[in-house]
Amino acid sequence: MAKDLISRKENYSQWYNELVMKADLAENSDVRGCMVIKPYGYSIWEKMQAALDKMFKDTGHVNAYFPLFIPKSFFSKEASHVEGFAKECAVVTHYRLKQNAEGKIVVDENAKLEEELIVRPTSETIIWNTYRNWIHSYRDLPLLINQWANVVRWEMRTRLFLRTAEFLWQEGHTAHATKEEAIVETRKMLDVYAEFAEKWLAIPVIKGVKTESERFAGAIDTYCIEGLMQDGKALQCGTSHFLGQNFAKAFDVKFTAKDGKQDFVWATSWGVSTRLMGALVMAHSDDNGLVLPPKLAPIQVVIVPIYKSDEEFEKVNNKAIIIKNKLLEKGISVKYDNRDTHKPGWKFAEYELKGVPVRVAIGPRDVDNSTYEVARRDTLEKKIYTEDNVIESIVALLDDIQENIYKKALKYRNENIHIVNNYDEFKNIINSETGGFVSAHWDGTAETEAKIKEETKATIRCIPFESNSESGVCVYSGKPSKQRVLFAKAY
RNA sequence: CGGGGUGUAGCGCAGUUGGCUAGCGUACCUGCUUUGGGAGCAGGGGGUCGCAGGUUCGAAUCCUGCCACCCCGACCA
Repeated sequence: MAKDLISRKENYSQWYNELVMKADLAENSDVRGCMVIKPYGYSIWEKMQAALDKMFKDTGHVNAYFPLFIPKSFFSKEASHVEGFAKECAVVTHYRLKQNAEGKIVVDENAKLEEELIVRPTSETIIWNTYRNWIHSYRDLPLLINQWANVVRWEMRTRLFLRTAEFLWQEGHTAHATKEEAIVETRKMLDVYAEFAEKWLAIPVIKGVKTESERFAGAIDTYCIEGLMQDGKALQCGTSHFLGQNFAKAFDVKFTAKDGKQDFVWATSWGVSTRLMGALVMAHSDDNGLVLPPKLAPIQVVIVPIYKSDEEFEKVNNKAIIIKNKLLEKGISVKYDNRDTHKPGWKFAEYELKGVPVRVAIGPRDVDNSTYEVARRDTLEKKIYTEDNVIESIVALLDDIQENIYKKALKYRNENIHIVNNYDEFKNIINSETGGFVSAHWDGTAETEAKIKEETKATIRCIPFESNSESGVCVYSGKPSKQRVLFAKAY
């Protein structure tokens, strides 16, 4: 079998790479560090976009678009922000090419830009520079804007979806009259992300706050949702930042309040990226290929006809078209694969690899018996349904698959949060093959955090919102601690 | 940016002690037989052997330089 995958157990990261490519989600392009998102993969991203976009609109946000290029000077206005991104910025220095004496295309050195342009790694600076002109009064607030865009971060080592030089994302940027309102917004959008992760991606996530060293460059606080992949490594699935008045001060964005006093506005920003595609693959898929949650699957049901003769095809085809139309009427996305260039067995394997949640096979026997063979991708179970219940059964099955893969991921996640009370236990878990989260006491210092990272490669993924404060002693330093935090090796 | 490795058909590889027409699997095209879990047989197309120089009667093979990509580290969503 040509498309056989390596198993997860044998080599997890190779399994991931092969799967992304063989399932036609994306491939490496000839541009170093940049991927091509293929139609099947992009279709999943579009479904994610549609769901998120609706959630943003439902919470009062509107979309806009800001420039790809940012004047270099904008970056230097917020000190920690520039420090955070300086090392991975692509810079545009010239605006023209020319042919040299040998006829080769070269950069025209006479066309040097007076001020270099940075390809946005994130848009805070251009957006706050623009907001200065839009915000004058408390009546202009809150300003709740989202942008769907590409960004560039010049990465040394890249992996499809997880880390590429260019990626797609959305970034929300909001302005508020009060600190409290901005913090509420930051939390609200984190909740939107968590709901999206759990209801759509079917990935359970832990909400929490980042430590100072893991915080977004320029933020007062960074909130995050953390998911656990099947190899026991954590993946940040979304972040939401409370920016305080940092950017308002850097870009002089002031408003006049009801009482006539001037003040800087309070800001948030929040984003999720095509990295979620990687999360989706790594959270659910198996050694046979992708397992997609029905809510995000480009094709929810595939119908495969089985026949020998033209007469058999005729009968099978009629039956297939009828059920296809009935499923379409229920709002289900259906593909009827009646190509005669591939055999049924080939199609079965292909759609399993591509994670199509439900497969309906119709052959001569089904025509004779008024039945359908229905297979579900998550468990690979096959069942025979009859004419009178097949449609309702498939509708219910899609919901069941969505629910089932979430529950499976939740069970796995919960079984892999390990509460530890000393450093030996800590290292045992972190270094074990199964990995997972370690819930441990930490003394709150960046020094301890750095030492642990150096010695174990584990980082503090977040300080969970929901962990009850409980005093103890730091697993590393033995100093007093007020709360357990979550450690893990991470992507 | 440090350490290691690899460049030969779309993809995966063999050939590399200098030798004649560059090969295998897969994918692709044609035909026939097939079709309830990645079909079989027969025929066919596809290569400036990473690039540039050099040695030689003769270079994928030896020498020199360059380039690209991959893996392992440091940085990161």
